[in-house]
Amino acid sequence: MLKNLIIVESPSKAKTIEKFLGKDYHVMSSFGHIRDLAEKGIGIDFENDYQPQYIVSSDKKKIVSELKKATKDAEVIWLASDEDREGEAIAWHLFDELKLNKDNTKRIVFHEITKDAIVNAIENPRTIDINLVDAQQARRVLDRIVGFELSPVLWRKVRPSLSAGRVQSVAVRLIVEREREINQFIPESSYRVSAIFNTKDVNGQPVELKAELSQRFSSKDEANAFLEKCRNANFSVDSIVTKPTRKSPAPPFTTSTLQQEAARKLGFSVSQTMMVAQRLYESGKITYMRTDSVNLSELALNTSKAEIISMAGQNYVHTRRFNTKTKGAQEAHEAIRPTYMNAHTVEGTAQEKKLYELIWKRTIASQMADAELEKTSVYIHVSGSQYQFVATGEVIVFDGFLKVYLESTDDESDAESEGLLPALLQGEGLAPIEITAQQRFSQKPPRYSEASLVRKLEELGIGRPSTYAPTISTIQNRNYVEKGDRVADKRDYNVLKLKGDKITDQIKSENTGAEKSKLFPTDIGMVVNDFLLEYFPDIMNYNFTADVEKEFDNIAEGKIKWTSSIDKFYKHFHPIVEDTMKNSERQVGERILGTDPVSGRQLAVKIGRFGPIAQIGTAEEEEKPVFASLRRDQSIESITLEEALELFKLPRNVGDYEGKDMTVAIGRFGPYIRHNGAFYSLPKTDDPMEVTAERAIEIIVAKREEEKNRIISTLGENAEIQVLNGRFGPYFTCDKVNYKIPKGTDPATLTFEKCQELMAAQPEAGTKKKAFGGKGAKAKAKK
DNA sequence: CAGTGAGCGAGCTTCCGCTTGACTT
Repeated sequence: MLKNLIIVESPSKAKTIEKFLGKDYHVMSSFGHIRDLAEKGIGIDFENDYQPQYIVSSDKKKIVSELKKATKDAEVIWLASDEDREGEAIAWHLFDELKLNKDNTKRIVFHEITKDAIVNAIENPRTIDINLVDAQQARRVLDRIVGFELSPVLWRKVRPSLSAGRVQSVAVRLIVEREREINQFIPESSYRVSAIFNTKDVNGQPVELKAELSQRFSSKDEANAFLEKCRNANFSVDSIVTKPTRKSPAPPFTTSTLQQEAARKLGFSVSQTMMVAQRLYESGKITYMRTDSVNLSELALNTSKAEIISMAGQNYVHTRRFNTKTKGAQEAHEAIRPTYMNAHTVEGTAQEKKLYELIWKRTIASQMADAELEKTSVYIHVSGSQYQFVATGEVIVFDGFLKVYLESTDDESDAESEGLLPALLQGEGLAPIEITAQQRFSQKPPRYSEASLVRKLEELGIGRPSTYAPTISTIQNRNYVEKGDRVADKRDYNVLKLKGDKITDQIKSENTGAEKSKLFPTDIGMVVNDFLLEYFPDIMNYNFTADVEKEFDNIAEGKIKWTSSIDKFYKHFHPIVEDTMKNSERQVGERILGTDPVSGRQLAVKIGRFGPIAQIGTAEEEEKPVFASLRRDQSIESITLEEALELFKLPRNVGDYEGKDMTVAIGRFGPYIRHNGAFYSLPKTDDPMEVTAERAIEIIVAKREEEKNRIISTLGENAEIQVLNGRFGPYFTCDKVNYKIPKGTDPATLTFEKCQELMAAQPEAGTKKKAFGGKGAKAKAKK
């Protein structure tokens, strides 16, 4: 008979704990939640005080029966799921589903996985906190109601298969509103004045001193007037101010900060970071990677300290205990840190190594001393002017934590590296080499990256460490948001330069506004957002989650019943859903751009059945409307009348060849030529508006030649099998199924019999879609 | 695999948070 059975959430954790405890303990894992609301239908009994209908999902049946068996054989069962709302609910679901007995079931919690912590937990068991469980039930039921009542409204009013929810809809809102801010942004320019002076360094060698004017000028005239003044002015050192400053290290990583830093420093996507971190966790190299806590265990503090002493010395040590300030944090785990602080690197893939080193540096740095700096500012007086130039220099007096790690920032402001300034004396005269007034423009707000969106969501208390990555996938899978790049725009700017006695006036050009891997809203994303915002402003409110969290806290403290809290919400929410279903219009996001100068009919853009379209004329008119699809890089929100009119110039007849028309158009996969029922892609270098008949024939001939080379041989009496050259090398096809050719086989020598042999050996490769992300995984779970 | 843009109106889609697999190209 088994003496003690401990159940935790994660199998890796189970493995670690089992090592700490003796033979009397067996540790199993529940793999997270073991049951959930029924997937079919809403899964809530509205007639019966919102009674949730819980079901063990098919992929959890096996683990539940294994756990049930184990609990029957155990003397004492210890429920050791995390100490937060979800963890408490997991414990309760286990208790309920496994039909455990109060007499021999104990609830324990620990925040760090050390022998002491676990032994201590076992010595201090408690019972399941049903109020906390109820807070989780309220959370779960609220999310189900919001998601499963709002989504069908979208199916009816916008497009089937769409979705809405407490978290995802607000995430989309952030992106849509940022895009509109960018569209409406009007850059303002000002003139920044900088000067280069001649002076001497400590050894008497001539050096340049760069300084910037404390004042920016809003107009060219003012800037010019100032330079005129400088022409005959004297420059002298007015004062020298030296100030000591300090820099402190950032706290250790949480899920959100790890995702941000891995994106900035390593270029990882949010989901990539989580996958790599998961592998590090499973191989025991780091602590748990889904956490909102910046707390480090005593063990981690001690081993970090020892590591810093041996690496840099006692004076680099500064033990720090950080406090989590994040809204709604539940702190069931430690911060993300290396399991063993003395391992500076690990074995593994390049990605694993890089991410581990990042985590190691961040953790170690968080326990190191402040960096001490000395900032020197030299103020330079300009005779006859109220303004002064300032030269700044910064010197590191003691590097402290900077020895290992410096946090990155998102803003790409031109941070000029400031070093040591030359030794100067107060009152010393300075000779200017040149003084430049350069026109600068205010910056558009940046689009969100995956990681900066996570940071914003965390700041608003929306979503949890385990859902940041999936949420970002969802809003992209629903096609509300697209990840993409934006090429730079050229912009002219003005430079006035005083050199010697002459002021020159130049126009220069710069690239601006380039963005990489940023989140853009789609037309459908904007239409859905505007619709939800109009009819369900409460749900879309940035404070909605924070407000319901307060409600959940009250439930957890036993101040209110969870069902009455849900009742209050539902009685308000449901009638709005009904009303919107009945009384709102279908949403197509139509925008009228003006009139078509040729026909004089109205030109509008809207979302059609297959995506965004432009339309000349209206359905009410006798003459049927004419349609054209928008290009992928265009949006309903920002397209102009001129751009829309361009779209109707395609398809364009470019002439005929072999007695048939050649037409150029743009399809889903880009521009193409259509000729005699066949399609020929247009290379990127060809402009579909410019292609001539000669060029089109060239492309057609080239494609046919390629086609010819594609077929290596045809086999079988009726040519059932074709051996072909494909993008990934040779292969053969039969009945529309493709088969691999084994390495080392010359495809030209394949016979019909040999192919049939190969076909029998290769099971029909299932043409399933990608399994990653929510959709594929779900489809599989259902089977 | 690209062209469409309308209605007989079947049956389907969907949430957020816990946790790991097993899929090929």
